[in-house]
Amino acid sequence: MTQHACDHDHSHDTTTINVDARLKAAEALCLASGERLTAPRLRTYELILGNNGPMKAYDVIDRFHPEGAAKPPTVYRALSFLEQMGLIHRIESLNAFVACATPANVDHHHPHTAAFLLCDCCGQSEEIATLSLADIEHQAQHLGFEVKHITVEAKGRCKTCR
Amino acid sequence: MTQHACDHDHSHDTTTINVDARLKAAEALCLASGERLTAPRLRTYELILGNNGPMKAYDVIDRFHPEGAAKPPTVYRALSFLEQMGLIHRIESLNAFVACATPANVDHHHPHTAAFLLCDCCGQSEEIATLSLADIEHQAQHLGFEVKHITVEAKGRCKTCR
DNA sequence: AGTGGTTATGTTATTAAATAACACGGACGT
DNA sequence: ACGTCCGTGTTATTTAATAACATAACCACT
Ligand SMILES: [Zn+2]
Ligand SMILES: [Zn+2]
Ligand SMILES: [Zn+2]
Ligand SMILES: [Zn+2]
Repeated sequence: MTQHACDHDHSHDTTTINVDARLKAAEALCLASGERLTAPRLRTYELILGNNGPMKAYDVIDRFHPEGAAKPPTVYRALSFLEQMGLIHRIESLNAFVACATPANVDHHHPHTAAFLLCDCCGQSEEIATLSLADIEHQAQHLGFEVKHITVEAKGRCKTCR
Repeated sequence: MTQHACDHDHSHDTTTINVDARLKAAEALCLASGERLTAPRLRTYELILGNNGPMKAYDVIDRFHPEGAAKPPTVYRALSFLEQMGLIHRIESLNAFVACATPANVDHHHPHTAAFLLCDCCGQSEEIATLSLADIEHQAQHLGFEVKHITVEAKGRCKTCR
């Protein structure tokens, strides 16, 4: 499941998430938005929340049912929904998904710009605030480009993997 | 080849590149770096330079030979090489490749941080300067994260597609 | 020239990632 | 109950990338 580019210890878990609280918050968010947090969406979100680090779509597919795997479209549709709700982020350079670090609430129900620090080594990701994307917005405006979504990805080595 | 999300005109070509000059510069760069710009690498770079906008790996594969397609590993290896040389950039969110906007020279032979404005509509990309990644570097440093490479991608609509 | 190490390529096969297309079913307003 | 919208189930296919191994070119040194 998780790929290791090296031999040393990788048993440094990410900050533990209160999964139940997140699921409840997501439910409230969807209710407030007039959207339905259906079974496959809930299950997909639950798996991503419980995963240690970014999760591949096919890992979600494999673990979806206790017995067998889910069909790809089921999961990809759920992933799209969750991303649109701002509950998860897609990590483009990894083809993977991770729960948004900011807990969902009624004020925050739109996909927001996110930046990530991605460790080559242990596979962990850290969502960080992106302060100065105003620069990009500014350059875009100058070019007449309407920005809809920005992805920022920094790859390297985390503290414990250096 | 190029996907269109809409019905209007897309015949606004990107800035024309002097392909021959770029190939010569690449050759000089490789020579200076002790690397070999072999036939498949040259051919791959030539195709990407000549393409109007970001190019998919399998489009390179299809057009590689006048008669038939190339084998995937041939092209993927060339793409990796060109990316390491800083001659092309990979656009993570598109699974595509584009020639670096900065012409190669001996001073500039390392993969550099790049940011792109990617039009949903016509598929064009614009490489822009990324001024304030210092913020990311700063946050990373605070977390003990060693940054090796940063990717920034802004998706939206270009001037002519709005 | 000959030799050995290194690097790049050719080739076959497989794996991984994502979507198309269409049928079915439940929710909901009228 | 009716039609409509939205979400799901299902099958099949497309797209993207790599594994593994054999062959060939390049280079440094003798
Ligand atoms: Zn977030
Ligand atoms: Zn790490
Ligand atoms: Zn560049
Ligand atoms: Zn456009």
